[in-house]
Amino acid sequence: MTPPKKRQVARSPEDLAAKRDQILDAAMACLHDKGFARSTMSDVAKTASIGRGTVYWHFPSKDDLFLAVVQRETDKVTSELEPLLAMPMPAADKLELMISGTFHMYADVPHLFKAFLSILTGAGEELEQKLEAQLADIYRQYNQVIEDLLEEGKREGTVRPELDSPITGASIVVLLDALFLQIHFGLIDNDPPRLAAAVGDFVKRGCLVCPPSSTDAHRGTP
Amino acid sequence: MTPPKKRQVARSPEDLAAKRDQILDAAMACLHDKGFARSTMSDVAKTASIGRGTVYWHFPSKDDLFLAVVQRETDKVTSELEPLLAMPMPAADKLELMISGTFHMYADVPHLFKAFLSILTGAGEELEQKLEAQLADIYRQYNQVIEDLLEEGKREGTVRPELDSPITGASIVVLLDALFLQIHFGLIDNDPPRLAAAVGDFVKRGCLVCPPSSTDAHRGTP
Amino acid sequence: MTPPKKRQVARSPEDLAAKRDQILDAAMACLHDKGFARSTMSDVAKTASIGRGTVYWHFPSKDDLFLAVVQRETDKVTSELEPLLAMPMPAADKLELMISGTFHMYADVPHLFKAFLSILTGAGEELEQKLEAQLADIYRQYNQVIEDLLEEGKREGTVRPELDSPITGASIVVLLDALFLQIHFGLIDNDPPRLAAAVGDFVKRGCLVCPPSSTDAHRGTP
Amino acid sequence: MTPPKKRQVARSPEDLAAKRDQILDAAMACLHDKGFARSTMSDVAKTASIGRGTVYWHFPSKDDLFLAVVQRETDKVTSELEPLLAMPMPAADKLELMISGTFHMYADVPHLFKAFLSILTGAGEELEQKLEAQLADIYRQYNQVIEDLLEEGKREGTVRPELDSPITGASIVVLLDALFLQIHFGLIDNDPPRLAAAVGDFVKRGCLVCPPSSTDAHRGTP
DNA sequence: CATGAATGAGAATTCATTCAT
DNA sequence: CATGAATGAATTCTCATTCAT
Repeated sequence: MTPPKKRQVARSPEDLAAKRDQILDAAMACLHDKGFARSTMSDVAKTASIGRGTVYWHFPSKDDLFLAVVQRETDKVTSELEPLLAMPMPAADKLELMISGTFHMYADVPHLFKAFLSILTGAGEELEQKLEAQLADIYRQYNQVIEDLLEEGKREGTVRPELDSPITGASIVVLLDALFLQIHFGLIDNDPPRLAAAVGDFVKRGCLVCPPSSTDAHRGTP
Repeated sequence: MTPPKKRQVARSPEDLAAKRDQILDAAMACLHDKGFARSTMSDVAKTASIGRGTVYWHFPSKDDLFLAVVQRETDKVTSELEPLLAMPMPAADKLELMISGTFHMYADVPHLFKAFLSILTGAGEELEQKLEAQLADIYRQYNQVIEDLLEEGKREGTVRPELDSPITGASIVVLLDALFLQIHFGLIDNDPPRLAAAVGDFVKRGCLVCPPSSTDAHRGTP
Repeated sequence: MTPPKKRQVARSPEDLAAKRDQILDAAMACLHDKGFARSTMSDVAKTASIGRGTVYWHFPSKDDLFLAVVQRETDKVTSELEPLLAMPMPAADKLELMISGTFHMYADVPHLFKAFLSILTGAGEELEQKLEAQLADIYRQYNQVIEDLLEEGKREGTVRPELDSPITGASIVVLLDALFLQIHFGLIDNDPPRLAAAVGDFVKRGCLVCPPSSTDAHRGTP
Repeated sequence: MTPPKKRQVARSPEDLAAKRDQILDAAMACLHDKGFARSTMSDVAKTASIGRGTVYWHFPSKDDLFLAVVQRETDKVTSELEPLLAMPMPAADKLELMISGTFHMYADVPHLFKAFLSILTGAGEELEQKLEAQLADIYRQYNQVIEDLLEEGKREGTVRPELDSPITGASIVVLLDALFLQIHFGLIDNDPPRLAAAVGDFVKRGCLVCPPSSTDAHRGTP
């Protein structure tokens, strides 16, 4: 992804990748500190302790640099998700694990979400479209994972069969994603066990007391 | 040193307020089109069909202008909420109404959310702090409304008494708020009736089939 | 100097002149506070407690306004000088009186000088030329007064006949004028009696001890 | 987003200093042509034949640029003064030399004075304070030099012992400094020999004929 | 006559990007 | 490959001036 342009290949591919990562780290740090619009290429260079021009050797433009940040972070998260899903375990438990896991990862997730949003809302049209496509992909992936768990749960008999899986899946995903805003604003405490328990409970059982038979979901009362 | 061309002077307080609103409308449109960072004061002026300087006559700075946008939109939403809550009606119904209502308002809400986020992530430190305070206030208000409904429901016997009201309330609020992202990305259809039904069902009954007695919320099986 | 333009003559000529003076006062105050370049017409209007547009009714432009300030202040000073010169008194005494008088007026003179300089150095080419002409006129006048006193003194036998009257006159004038800078910078105390005595002594007798016969001024020894 | 056109890169410290000087030269030229307030950074860039942004690479702001101009010019003048004062020569002769020297330097001094004044009267509060401090320092230095010469002369017996050295010193300094205004206005000719002779004579012997014994300085006649 | 809203021509400054060294 | 000086388009904001009311 970083084609050389002029002279010799002074360094090994490892060095190259290392410097690339160093720049991406710096970019991520800037993103976190000031967001996309207010982060300058100089900031990134300074943070990475390299020259301004060097950044441009590794990434052709500011847009590309930050897109690469998104890509790298996305890949990280995705690769963390896979082993979990491969575990032999009832769907309901996996769902609970994901919810619980999310809140225990909450140091990173919000940064990511905020960083991505800052690109999304601060960048030019072209980058915005690319980033939207990326974010949409991530969401699609997550939605699918949750939706699959729900479907699996239906087959297991643990999930209500009349549930609208796509929308419920999407709801759970955004809920986990966006709750960080409330935490960030100090409106709810960042207390992972309590969050996991409360959100898990809510997701599994909803608000209402059980009795009203669950088959009247889409209509009024029977 | 500066020959002008047209002129449309606001003299009465009403005219003033109208021009102010005209500028705020333009700013909101720009916010929607390009976000905060990429919206220039020239854009706003052009959109409002007035001179660059005129914007500064009504608002002392870009920050103040967009903060005023947030304020106005916020006030709008708030004032729409109040009559609903005042209606004599069971809490569970009000909750359902709010969920349903949100999705029917979904033409505006996402714009608002996106617009606010674009300011939040694109602005300088000072504005960011002011805006965070504002957004936090709105969230606090909404959280309270939902939490109160849940508590009311508990007293009515329609809401599960063991529910963690603050976190569940916050969860419902962000769920309604952030679902727009998924819609925006085209991942779920903007079909208000279906959304209202599915999300309403999810919020009320959760995912799981009922049988497991509802008192084991935070633990495993009884 | 302020030709009416549109409707009726609502006010008496006195009122007109009074408002004109009020504006000039405000302009002088602004000049004193922030200098020409940093004084805005809004500042002047605000200081005069009138509307922005009103200033333009009395003065066609910023340049004209401040030129009028200069004119008025100049006239004031000039009219104070005349009676002094008309007094029946030896030239040497008049010179001494002027020096002494200058330092006792020192609350105003420096302001004036600074104000004029701020216009001179901050204004556009056209105004600069007009102002230079005005200032040159004032200096010419003062130079002439001093030069005349020196010549008169020569005739009286109190002033050294070999003195270069024009240059000496100019020297005395700038000395009195510019000494304020040193006072302003806190380098010498604003102590009128001491200043008058010391400068008077210096002007009258110079630095050197007397003996070297005064006719060898421009050459070596006689 | 910004296609460039030419390029002339300074790499070595000498090149850097040269470019810095080139910019300072341009700034000094602008100062001379139009004064501080009317000189724009674009003017400076154009005069120096470089890009607007380059000026900002070398100087962080307009204020800093012009402050650097003052600093450089000040240092120049100061360094010219020192060798003169180190010469083994009677104080009276040094004084005469300084007076004479000033008028022969008169091509530069007035520019300097005018340039500094234009900053002083056109700049914002912060720069004004810094510049005042600088100018005060220069004046303090010059005053001290002249005052020391006078004191030295008193010890030599060539200067009148009753002279008020600080005020007389300050008077001589401002006289030399400000006389340029009169020359600039065309009120006296810029004829260095005549100026040196006439001002030298005036400074040394004052206006009056000698006889009145020199000890009655601060009073009337004995 | 008075007012203040409206206007647009700059001015200072920032920053992504290029390129000579 | 790396660097940082150079560049100019773009942005925010100011202010003299005009003119509808």
